[in-house]
Amino acid sequence: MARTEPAEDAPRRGRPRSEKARQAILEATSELLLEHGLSSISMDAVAERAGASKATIYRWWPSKELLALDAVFSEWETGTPDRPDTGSLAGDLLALIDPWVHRLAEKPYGRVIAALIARAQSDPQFAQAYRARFVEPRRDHARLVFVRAIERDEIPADTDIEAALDLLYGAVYHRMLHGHASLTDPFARTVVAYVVAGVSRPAGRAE
Amino acid sequence: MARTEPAEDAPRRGRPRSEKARQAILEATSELLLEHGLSSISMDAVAERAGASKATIYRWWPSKELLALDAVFSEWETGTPDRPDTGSLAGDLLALIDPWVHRLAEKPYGRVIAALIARAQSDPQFAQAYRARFVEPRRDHARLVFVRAIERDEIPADTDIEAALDLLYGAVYHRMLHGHASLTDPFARTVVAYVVAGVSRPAGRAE
Amino acid sequence: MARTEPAEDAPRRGRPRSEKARQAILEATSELLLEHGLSSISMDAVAERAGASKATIYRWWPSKELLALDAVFSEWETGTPDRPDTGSLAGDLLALIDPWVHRLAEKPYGRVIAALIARAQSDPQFAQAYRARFVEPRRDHARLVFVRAIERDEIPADTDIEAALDLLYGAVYHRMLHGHASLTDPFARTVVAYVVAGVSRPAGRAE
Amino acid sequence: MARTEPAEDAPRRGRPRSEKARQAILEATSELLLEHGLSSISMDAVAERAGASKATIYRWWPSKELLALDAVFSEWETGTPDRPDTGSLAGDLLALIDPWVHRLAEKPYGRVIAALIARAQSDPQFAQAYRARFVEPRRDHARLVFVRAIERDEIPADTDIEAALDLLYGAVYHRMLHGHASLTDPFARTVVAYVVAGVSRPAGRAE
DNA sequence: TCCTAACCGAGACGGTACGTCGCGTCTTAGG
DNA sequence: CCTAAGACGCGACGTACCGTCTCGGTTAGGA
Repeated sequence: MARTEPAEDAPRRGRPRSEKARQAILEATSELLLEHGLSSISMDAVAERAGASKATIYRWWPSKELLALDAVFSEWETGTPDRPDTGSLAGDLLALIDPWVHRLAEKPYGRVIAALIARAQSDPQFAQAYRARFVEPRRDHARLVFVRAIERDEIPADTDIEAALDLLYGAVYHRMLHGHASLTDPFARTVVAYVVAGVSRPAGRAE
Repeated sequence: MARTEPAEDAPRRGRPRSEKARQAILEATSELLLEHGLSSISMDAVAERAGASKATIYRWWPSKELLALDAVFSEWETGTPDRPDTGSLAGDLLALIDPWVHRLAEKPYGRVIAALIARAQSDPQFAQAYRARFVEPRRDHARLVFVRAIERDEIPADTDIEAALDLLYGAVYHRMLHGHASLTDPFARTVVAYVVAGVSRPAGRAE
Repeated sequence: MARTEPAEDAPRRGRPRSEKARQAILEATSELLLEHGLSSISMDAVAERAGASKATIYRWWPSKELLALDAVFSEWETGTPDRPDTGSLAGDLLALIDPWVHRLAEKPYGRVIAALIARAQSDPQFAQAYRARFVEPRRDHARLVFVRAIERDEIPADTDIEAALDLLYGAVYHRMLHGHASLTDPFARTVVAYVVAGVSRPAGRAE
Repeated sequence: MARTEPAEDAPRRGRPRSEKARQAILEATSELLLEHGLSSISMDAVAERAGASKATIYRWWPSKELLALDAVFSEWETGTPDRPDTGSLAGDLLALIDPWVHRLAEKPYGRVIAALIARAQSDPQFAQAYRARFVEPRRDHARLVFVRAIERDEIPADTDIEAALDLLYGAVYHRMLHGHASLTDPFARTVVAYVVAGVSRPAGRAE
């Protein structure tokens, strides 16, 4: 992803890429990332910890941030459960939010994510890569949940799903990033409850 | 602010701090910040633009981030209007959100704020300073709005105000930081409408 | 010396110069100088140790080197004995060299003197001040010794006294500064013996 | 020289040291040294003039003084002639001293040497490096000259050669560093004459 | 079985910025 | 007019990373 792949039917001569080095680099990056945060680690440190050379890292990842993106993503993906259909909007949303909340309680992903977000502000290309990995998949899942709720007439057909998604994830991100209050299960339930109520009978709408 | 002030009745010996230098540094920082973003500017550049020495900067601000905090704060404060009482929760909330949305449309505060948030993840002391300046004041205002709504029986007395605040501001921050959709006036109105509806008749509550 | 003195009959208005501060500065400089060497000490350190302000130091001494010159000189002068007339050239010269050799064995004047000499290379004005205090007085004394030796016909009347002085002091300075061999009493005696023999019956001269 | 060389049969991994950079740094240092003196030049200036980075300089030379040592040494070595055997002690000594005197008349080596000597006073390791390059080789040559003079019975076998060397070089260094008189050819001849006479028939010795 | 291309590690390179230190000057209040 | 205190602009320090570049050496497919 970080580098354009060659045509699949290309001759592929020469020594192939070392999978061992790739793994070592991603793991070293993940470890250092969770230990110290993105801004505190250096490519030199990653190279040393991975037993790789800096040239090898730069051959495959153009920047520290894109490396971090890959590293956190591969770490994150191992262990994200399915999202079952619980039959109600509130239930489905909670099933999406809950693992997220628990994951963040275990390890300090927050500071890595914040750093990625910061980088995304000034680098549209990176922003797109970030969203494609960390934002859109989740929104796609949740969007489906709202669509199902519309289909079963639980919420109005003209619901502004995008805004609803922003309320839902926005609240979670807000607590995660600003740390003014803790990200707990009860909080998640309240957020879901308010969002469901909000889209069910929006203000200014006849009952 | 970044440095503990001496006791007010202290003798005040030695050459006093230069107010001129302080202003010049804050202004130079603001300008550079909005032009290039926090991570792209250097203390050397700030010093040069301000006509000050790096030593003077470091004498009063321990890090680039705390300097940026002060700079953006003083820039932001000059020109934030009052928040009138409109008589309805929705009106009051919009009056809070609107200037915020318009401000962000003018200048790229987003990437500076994102960088500050990133720093806050790994530095609890900085996080506290950040919240004290950029988070708490706004929440205090909004909290008052909800309290007034309770007092006039517009929303239930047991409303979880903190969660409601997170829904409101979280949605705005979410769009600002992730950039998956634009931060527009209609969006702000929808967010306010959903939040008001959400807290008015929460799900699972008898009507 | 470091500053032009006012005319003796000038009105001398205002607070007079603090003799206490002057002493404290010179003593602090001497101590730091012998502890750390010229290049390792700072005006700030001298000011702090002396309990004086930097402004006061700069008011009376234009540079660190001239301050050091004054400080070492005043330290050195307290305790330089007389040079008696022993009746022979060798005896007189030894009487000049001996205290010098013993003085250098006690305290590390060498590194201060070396630093002063280094400064003198690039600053003619300083070089003159240095020579006036540390070189000429000693040469004057020794020159007198040679003149007496000529008067009593111990050495030829056409002796190149200046060159002889350079042989004598040069040898001592050489060992002091280069440290390739130690500066001992026997060495001093051998130097004096060779110099006396050298000027007594120079090569190429009929016997 | 400033850094311990690896074993000759070591695998020599990684990019080899750039000989071009090494030369450029030494030449830039030499030029700046002779133009401005050691204390007036900065590592930044050397790096800029050499087109090298400061890191590269510090990788190979631990201090400005050791760099100057290497630079002046390599500059000096290019162009130091042989020392022929003239058949007499006086002739041999003059052949040693003369090029030295003429060299110092051309370029301001004096102030660089003085600065190196100053540094040597407080840094035994540097002192040793300095002596190994600038003192011992010359003394070795001159020592040989005295030994030859003893072998041909020109001077006594019990001559204190070390002291004689100190008289000879000490006188030259003295004039060079203190500048109280100029370092001329006649002076060099007189010094040699006095030294030869001094060691030929030392005082207190039966004839 | 070689050749050659693409990989790998180690580590030196030219740069930029860091945060600190010392310089010599200045601006206060106070003797 | 002097003094202590201490902030100021400036320049250099030595270090840390950046991203790039040689090296010698390794690992494959194609000739």
